[in-house]
Amino acid sequence: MNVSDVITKGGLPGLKEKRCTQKRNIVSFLYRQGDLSKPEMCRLTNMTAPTIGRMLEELMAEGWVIDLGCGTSGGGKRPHIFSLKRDAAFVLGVDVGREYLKVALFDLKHEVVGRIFVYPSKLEVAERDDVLNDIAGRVEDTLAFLGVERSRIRVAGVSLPGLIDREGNTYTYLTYENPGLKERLGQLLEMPVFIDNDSNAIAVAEHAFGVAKGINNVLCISINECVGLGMILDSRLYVGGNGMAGEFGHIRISGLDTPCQCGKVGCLETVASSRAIVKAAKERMVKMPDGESVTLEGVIRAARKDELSAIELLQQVGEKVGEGIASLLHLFNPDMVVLGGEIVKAGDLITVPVRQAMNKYALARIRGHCELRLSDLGGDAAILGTQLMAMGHLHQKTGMTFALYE
Amino acid sequence: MNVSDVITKGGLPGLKEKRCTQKRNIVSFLYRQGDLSKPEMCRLTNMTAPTIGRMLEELMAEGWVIDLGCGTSGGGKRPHIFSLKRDAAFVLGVDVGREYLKVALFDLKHEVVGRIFVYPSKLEVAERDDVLNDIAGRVEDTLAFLGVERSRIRVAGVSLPGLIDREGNTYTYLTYENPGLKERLGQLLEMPVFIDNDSNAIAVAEHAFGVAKGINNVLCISINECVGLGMILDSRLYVGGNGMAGEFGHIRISGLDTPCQCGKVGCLETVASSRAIVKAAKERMVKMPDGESVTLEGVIRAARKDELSAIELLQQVGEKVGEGIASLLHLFNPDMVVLGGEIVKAGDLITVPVRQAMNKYALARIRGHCELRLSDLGGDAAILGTQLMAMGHLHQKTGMTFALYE
DNA sequence: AATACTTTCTAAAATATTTTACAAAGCAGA
DNA sequence: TCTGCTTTGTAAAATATTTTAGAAAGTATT
Repeated sequence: MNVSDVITKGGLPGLKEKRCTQKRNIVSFLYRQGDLSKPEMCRLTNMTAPTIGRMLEELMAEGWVIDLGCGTSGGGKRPHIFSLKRDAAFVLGVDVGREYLKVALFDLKHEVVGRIFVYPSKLEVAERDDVLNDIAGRVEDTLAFLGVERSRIRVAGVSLPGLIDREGNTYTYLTYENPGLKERLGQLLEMPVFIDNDSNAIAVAEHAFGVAKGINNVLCISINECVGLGMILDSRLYVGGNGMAGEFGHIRISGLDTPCQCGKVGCLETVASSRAIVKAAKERMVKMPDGESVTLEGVIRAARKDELSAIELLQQVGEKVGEGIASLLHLFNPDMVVLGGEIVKAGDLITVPVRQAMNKYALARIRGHCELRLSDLGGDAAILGTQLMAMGHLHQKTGMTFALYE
Repeated sequence: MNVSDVITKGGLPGLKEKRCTQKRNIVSFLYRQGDLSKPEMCRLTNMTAPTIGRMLEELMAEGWVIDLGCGTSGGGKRPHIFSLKRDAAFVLGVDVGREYLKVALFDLKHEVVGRIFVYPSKLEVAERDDVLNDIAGRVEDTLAFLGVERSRIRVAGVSLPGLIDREGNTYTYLTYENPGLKERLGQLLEMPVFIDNDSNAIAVAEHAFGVAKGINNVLCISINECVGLGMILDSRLYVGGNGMAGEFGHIRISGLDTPCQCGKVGCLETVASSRAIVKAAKERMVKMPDGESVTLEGVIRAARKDELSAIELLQQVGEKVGEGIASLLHLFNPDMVVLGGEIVKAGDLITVPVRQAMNKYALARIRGHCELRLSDLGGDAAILGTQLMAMGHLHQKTGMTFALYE
């Protein structure tokens, strides 16, 4: 049995298949939970030590797992700690944003190989075919630079803004049919590709690596050019029947009547997106710190420098966002709400009014249970999430049990 | 090994425990999926026919399972169909409503033993201790009438309106601490008791037995004296971090400014509850069909008899509910929304305006994916759901794998 | 430092499960 | 009605896993 036997499902007769599944299971736990000792694996898999031992022997012989030596004792003999061999396989992550195109290679310990490569995005300024070719070229360059052969990359995860369904069909950007974006990119990149909404990738990343690590019910709101919402419910990513859940930016907020680009009226996005904030800042003539053109970042920097009109603008935005979050609290009763995106740089200046609105509009017993946190993943949450999303999809499709998020 | 060995977890050494778990698994599948053939069980459990065969032999000897004889052929030898012995165990269901107290006994095929017993409810008119004793007395009477010994009842599920957390602690009705309602009722009823919110019980019932049978993502809205929401997401009941998710009645709807009994302003419940509808009907002097006092049922009957003011009132309620549902659609992207409660009797007169508002306020791709249906379980959804909730909790606590909803 | 206790780990024996091989029972077309 | 094909079902052989028993390597206590 070689490495790819552990990856590819089916074709094997029952017993070998079963053994393979068990081994995938172990690999999966190591991928998701990090390094583990034999007894820990026994508890996780409901198998006994001799069985686990034999599996590990095989997995080590196949180059999947390495023995890290003794760990710390829990009152007795110190256990050997086993770990995935970080370079046994790689996952490619691509985050196609409106401003930047990010490309990164991840190892089996979720770590970035080298660094995250950031390129200008053509998403909003070029034809779809050009965007695709640009992505393929950038990936090509990145892999060439890193000197990693394509054959060692198992799968690619791509995150995109806009409406995307469960199957990865796109309805806002890069809309292709027959073959869809997934197949086209797969052909260009010469590997299996999975497409996901960026808000979902962000939620997954926050839950796995960010401030929401290990929290069961988390709502991740990102405020950039659009308002996004990704949801972890009962520790699993929730995407809705169609994959389009989390359209938080287009729920109706009371007291708003501005028409939204979506065609409806009074959407949260008409006050809480960077575009809307910039527009409002211009109307109120908020002074930018260095006299440069108005941007969300500029508004935040101005507010940090005690520019009252900027502080008040952020407060008003925060109050509306908080009112929206209050509705979310009643519906989802989450353990945590994570605020992400460019707005994070505002710190207190946004969280305080948000929290205040939550207190005003949500029931005590529900708001009291919920923590409000700022993301600490910088702008890289989405691309960090793509690796987990891609592994999850690969699992569903091939039975590889790396899956954490499906 | 006897019947209760299959129920009670722990205490047994590894192998026996494992065998027990496998058998529980089979029982669980039979409970959830109904009758199954050996090959079907093989596919479901990933075990081979000889193994399944031995388990079934044991389960039949223990009185859990019966052989129903040959089923229909799928192009070859006809398989034996196996079924749970319906009276191998019973589950007690209690629905403590504001108007009625319902008690029913369920067998392992989810069927009501005899009938559902309906008594007047003391929930809103008596001291909490009196309510408890009343419940215990009614259960006593019911069981005596049915002639079923307590020892054959495995567990009781109780549904209640109001805020209830994951552990079954109550915060609106029958609030007890140390011991809580669960323990007190358990002592009175002399069996394990689990407490759940009625909206959640309804959602579970709709998903298992009602119009939402087998649908993966369902929002069940009930409109009675309060507005309730129970959610099935990815085929599992979602209750939130604290158990209090689904407070749909208290999200804010635009254009409303009536103070709500919850202390906030503009809640959906201020227009869409039976109380609010009755109040509005009085204000508009909607004529009741037989000149009786104003009730929601009266309003609906009037509307059915072409009383224009009643039709318009229902339309306005429907529009507000539909606006709320539009927000739910954006957030949850469900496959189906089920409307339940007293309002069901209004039929078209409520679904048409609701659907219209959904069309007005929700994105096409999301609303188009979602079906709107009226509940067909009558008023019995909650009590039908209690049996599944109770079995689910019992599973979590004792390892009994009857669980469908946890 | 020695003893008692805990945890980890591994061979060999005991026990389960899967595979294999084949029989039985039904369908479908000639 | 007969033949070939499919599905179901069951012993016996082959293969896995679990248990048992005991060793090894720690910690905590005396």
